[in-house]
Amino acid sequence: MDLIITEKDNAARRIAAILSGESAEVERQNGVNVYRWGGKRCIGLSGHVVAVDFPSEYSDWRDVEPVELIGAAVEKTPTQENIVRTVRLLARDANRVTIATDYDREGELIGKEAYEIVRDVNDGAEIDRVRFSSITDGEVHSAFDDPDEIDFDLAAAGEARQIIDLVWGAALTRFLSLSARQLGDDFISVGRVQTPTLKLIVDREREIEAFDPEAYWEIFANLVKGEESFDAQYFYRDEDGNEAERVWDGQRAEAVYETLREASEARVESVSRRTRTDAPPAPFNTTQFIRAASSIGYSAKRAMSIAEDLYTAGYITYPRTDNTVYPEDLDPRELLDAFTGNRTFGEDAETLLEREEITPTEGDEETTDHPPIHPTEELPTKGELSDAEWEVYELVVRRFFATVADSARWEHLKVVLEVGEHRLKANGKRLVEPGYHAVYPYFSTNENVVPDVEEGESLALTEIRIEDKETQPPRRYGQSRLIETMEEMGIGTKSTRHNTIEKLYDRGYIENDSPRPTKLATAVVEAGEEYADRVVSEAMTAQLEDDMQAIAAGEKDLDEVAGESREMLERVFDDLMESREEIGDHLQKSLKADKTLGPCPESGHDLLVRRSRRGSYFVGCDGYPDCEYTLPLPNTGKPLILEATCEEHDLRHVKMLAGRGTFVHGCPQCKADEADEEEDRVIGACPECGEGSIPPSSRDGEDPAATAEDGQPVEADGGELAIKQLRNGSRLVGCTRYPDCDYSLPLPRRGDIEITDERCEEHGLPELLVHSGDEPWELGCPICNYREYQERENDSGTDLESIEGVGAKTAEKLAAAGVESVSDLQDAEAETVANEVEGISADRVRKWQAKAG
DNA sequence: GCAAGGTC
Repeated sequence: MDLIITEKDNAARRIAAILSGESAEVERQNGVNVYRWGGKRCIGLSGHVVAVDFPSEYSDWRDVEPVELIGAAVEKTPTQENIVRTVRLLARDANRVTIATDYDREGELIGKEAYEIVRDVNDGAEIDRVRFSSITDGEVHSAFDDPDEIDFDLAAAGEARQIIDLVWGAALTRFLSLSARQLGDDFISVGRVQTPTLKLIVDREREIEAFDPEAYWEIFANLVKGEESFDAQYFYRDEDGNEAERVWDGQRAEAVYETLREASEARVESVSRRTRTDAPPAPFNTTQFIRAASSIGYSAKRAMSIAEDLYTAGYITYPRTDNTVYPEDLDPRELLDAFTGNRTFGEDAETLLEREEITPTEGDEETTDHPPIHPTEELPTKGELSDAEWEVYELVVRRFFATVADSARWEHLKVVLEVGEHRLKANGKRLVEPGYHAVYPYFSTNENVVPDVEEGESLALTEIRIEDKETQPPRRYGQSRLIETMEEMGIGTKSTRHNTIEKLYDRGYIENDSPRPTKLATAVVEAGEEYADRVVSEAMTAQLEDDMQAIAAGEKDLDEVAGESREMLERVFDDLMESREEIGDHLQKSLKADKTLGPCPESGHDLLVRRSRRGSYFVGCDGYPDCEYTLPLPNTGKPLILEATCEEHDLRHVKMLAGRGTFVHGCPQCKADEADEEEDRVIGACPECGEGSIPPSSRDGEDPAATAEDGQPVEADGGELAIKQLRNGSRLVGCTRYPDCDYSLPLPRRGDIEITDERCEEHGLPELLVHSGDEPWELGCPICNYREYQERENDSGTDLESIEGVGAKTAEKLAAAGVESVSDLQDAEAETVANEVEGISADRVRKWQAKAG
C-alpha cells in the first residue's frame, strides 16, 4: 500500500481527487478523514501533530529555578493523538510513504515529524517527499512523477527555532512571573515575537507622551471663475526652497491674512497639467488581505476567521500565504469565465474578458508556499453565506478582478495664483480613466475639481480663512498597520501575526482598538530593554534567521546553534538574578497602577478595580481589610480604565467592554451618588406580589414574569413596581418589596424615561417613552417590551453561527446532521458529531462546546 | 500553566 501524508485535510482531499481522477472515497478512522483509491491512502495532518516541551520534572514553576530550563532537555510529544494513531496504523502496512506537506520550512519540519512517526512503526518503507506550490492537476502530477527526498537540514533549521523559542520564552516568562508573584492565569509572558511587537506599541506610546505640540496657521481662499469656485491655499518657499503651507509665526500669518483680505482678485501665474497612471494593486497575500479587510471594518482576527471558513467551503484559496505572484498555471481568462453570468460579478467579469491582453499584476514577494489569495472557480450564492462572509468574499473576488484590470488614469491640474507678493495654489485631480477602480471600489476615487483657467487670467478672491492648528502626535498603530510593520521587521509569520496581537490583548498588555499599552506592558518592555535586550528587539529574529539559513545550507548544525543561544541566555540570567526583587517590585507596582482609579474617600488608599470570587467586577479599596469601602460596577462586560478623570472625585472613568454592547460607565462614585439621590418612581402593582396579582400556579408559563418559583401561590403583599436607578449604573423596573420579591424588568441605561398616561391593556402598566437624542423611543409597556426582547434573543441565541469559529457553511453541515441550535450542540456527543459531519474533528466540536459555555 | 509555529 502507498501512503500519502499532507499538512491538512483539505490538501489531502484535493490531492486524492487529482491523483485518483476524482474516484477517491473518504472513510473516517478515529475521527480522521482517510482518502482511498486502489492501493493508495491519503491522510491530512493538522499542522504540527507533535510539540516540543520540557520533561515533566520541570513542570512545576515553583519547584524549578527558571535558569535551570536553559540546560533542560527538550522532548517531542504527540498533541493530536487521533491523527498520530491513524498515521501509525496506516504506516504499518505501507511499502512507500510520500510526504506532501506544504512547500516551506515549517512544512519540511512537519514532514520530518511525519517521517518519524512512520519510521517508528515501519523501518522498511521507502519514504520520499514531493513539493508543489499550488494544488493543481499539472503541479501535483509532475511532483508525484518525480519525487524528491526530505531535506533534513531544512527541517533541523525549524527545530532550532522551536528549541530556542521554548527555552527563551519559558525561562524568561517563568522568571518574570515568579519575581512578580504572578502565577496561575495572570502570568507575565515574554517571547521572541510577542515582546518586540509589544515594544512597537510601547515605543509609539512613549513618542505620543513625549510629544510637544507646536502651533501653526494655514490660510485658505476661495476663488470664483464664472459659475464655478474652488479653494486655494497660501504657500511660501522655505529656507530650502521647498513649498510650505504651514506658517509657524502667528504675527506673520495674521499679516498675510490681512493682505489677502484687502485684495479683491488674484492673477493666475501658472497652470500645469500632468496625467498620472494609477496601477492596479498586487494580488493578496495574508497581510494585504487583512489590511484591505480592516478598511471595510473587520478586525484582523475576524477577517482571518471568515477567510478560513471561505477556504474550507472551497470558495477561495488558502488564506495564509506570503506570495503575491500568481502561479503560471493560473489562467486568468479561465477564472474570469467562471464569473460570467453571475448576478453580482457577471458584468464586471465580461467587461474584463473583452480585452485582448490580460496580464495580472505582481507583487514583490514570490514564494513557494501557496498562491496569492484568490477566488476559486466554485461560486457561492449570496444566500449560502452570512452578510459578513459575503462582504469578505466579494473583497477577494474584486481584488482578483483588480489584479487583471487596466490601470486608471488621473489628470492633475496645479494652478498657482499671485496676490501681490503672496502665492496661492490649488491642486485639482480628475479620474479620466477609471480602470481597475470600476471593479474594485475599495480605494478612494474622490476628485477635486479645479476649473480650467489660463495663465494671466484674473479671478475674484472671496472668503479668506485663517485656521489655527497644532502639530499632532503620531497615531497609535491600528491592528493592520501593526501586522504590516511586523512583516517589514521580519517577525512572526503569515499564520501567527494576527494571533500574536490577540495574545497581547489576552495577557493584559494592550487595551482598546487602536491598541494602547498597559503599565504592565511598559514595565515588561523596560525590564527586557535593561536585562534581555535581545528578546525585545527584532535582532533576535534576524540572528535566528541567519542561523537557520546556515543550518539549512549545511554550514552549521542544530546543536551548535542551540548551544550558542543557550549560552547567551545564561549571561542574561547572570544579570537578571541579581535584580530579581527590583524587577518584581516594579512589575507589581505597574500591575496595581493598571487597576487604580484614584483615592479612596474614606481611607485615602487607592481604589482598585477588583474581581469578586464569583467573577464579577467591583471597585474596592487597597486598604482592605482595614478599609471596606466599595463601589459597584455594571454587571456586563470587562472594565477598561479610561484616561478621563472625574473632577469631583479624582477617579478615572470606566468603560465596559462587551463587544457590541460596549458603553462608557463614567465615574463609579458619581453613578452611585446619582442612584442614591434618585427617588423610585412607582408605575403600578407588582404582578408577582402586588394588589390583584395572579398566583404563579395559574399563570401562563410563557409569561416572562414567571421566573423560577417553587410553585406555591404567593400572597398579595401590596408590592409595587417602580423605576429604579441602581448604584452600579443600571436601571430597571423592580418591586418595592425587594429583596423579599425580586421581580424585575430591564430598562435602557441611557436617556430620560417619561411615564405617559397611556396604559397597556394586557398588563395595566403605563407606556414608557425614552428621551435620548432627537426622537423619543417608544419603549411601551415594560412587560411587553421585555417579552419581545426575549423572543428576539431566543431567535438569535440558538444560532450556531453565534459561536466563534462556526461559519455559515459549517452551521449548514451541522444542521444536516441534526445539530440545529446551540443547545443541540451542547447535548451532542462530540465523537458522534465528528463521525457524522465530514471534515470536522471531535476536538473542534469540543472547542465549540466549551465556547458555547 | 511557559514560546512560536502549524491547523480548525
